[in-house]
Amino acid sequence: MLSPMKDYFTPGEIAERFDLTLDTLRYYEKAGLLRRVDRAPSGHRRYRADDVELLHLVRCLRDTDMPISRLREFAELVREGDHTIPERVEVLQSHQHRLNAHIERMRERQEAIGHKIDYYLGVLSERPEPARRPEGSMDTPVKETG
Amino acid sequence: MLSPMKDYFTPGEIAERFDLTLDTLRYYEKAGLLRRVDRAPSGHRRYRADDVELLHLVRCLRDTDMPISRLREFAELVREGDHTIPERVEVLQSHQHRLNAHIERMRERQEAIGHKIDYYLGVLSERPEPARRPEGSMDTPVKETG
DNA sequence: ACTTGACCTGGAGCGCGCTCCAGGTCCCAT
DNA sequence: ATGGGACCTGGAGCGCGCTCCAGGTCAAGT
Repeated sequence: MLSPMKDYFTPGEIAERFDLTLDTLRYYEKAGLLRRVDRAPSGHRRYRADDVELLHLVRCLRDTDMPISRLREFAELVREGDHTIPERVEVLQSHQHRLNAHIERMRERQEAIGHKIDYYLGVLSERPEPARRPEGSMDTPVKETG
Repeated sequence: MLSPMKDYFTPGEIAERFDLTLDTLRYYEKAGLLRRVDRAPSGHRRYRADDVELLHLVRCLRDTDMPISRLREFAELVREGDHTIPERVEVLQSHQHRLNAHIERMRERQEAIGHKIDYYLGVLSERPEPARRPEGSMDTPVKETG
């Protein structure tokens, strides 16, 4: 029979796939972000498809700065079974709202920085290259009209 | 003569204005994000308008995760005088690009989380409230059709 | 004279999220 | 049998950005 899909992944494969180190992977497991992962007879970890799936979400939530502690809580809900789905939704929604607010703040800051840049560019265009090269000065190869 | 504008601010005022602690303010100074601030005869710090101005930018850049070390470099450029404005512009622009990329990634993650939420909601609507309230159960006041 | 409150100093400590390490096991290829 | 590579463990260490602390000074109020 043709394997329905590779159903076990090695730590190395997972690490590469999610761009995490083996250490981080083990750390996540210890921290309760993943269940106690299966083992090969050798003792090496074997990740299943649903570990991969959860890791996907974990990665996503970590990337958006959900703290480990909160992620662990979420992972516990997942382990408790489908009846916790409403709670999970609440967690995700609340995270999403925080994230929205965060993105909006970033956008505002970004704009403010843009204004500062514009201000500087204004200063430069008013007195373009003032007192530049005090003589045969340094060898600093300044770009023309940067 | 009418004071042109309050030209000194106490640590407390600054801390409140920027929502920073006195400790953080001092830390920033030690770290070179601010010049060595003026003192009252008592030894207490007295912040000038241009400290405030710089702090404004510092706050903005810290809020967008510019590391302290980079901020110190920027602050040094500011101290070196107007001839460093082109360099400052480069620093800000490069930060802005990183920030744009960051925002974009956040947006993507946000969307992914949204999809997960939708998936969960889908599951819920297929089997709506299975085995909910095993009888006269807990008093959890679950919102109807959340 | 005494208290209160704002601030000072240098230095230690903390929380987070990893990251590194020593020493070991297992398995496969030469 | 030997070597190499992937992985294991428990625990220590790290980098960042603060945060806290003890012990002190100063200025104003009562």
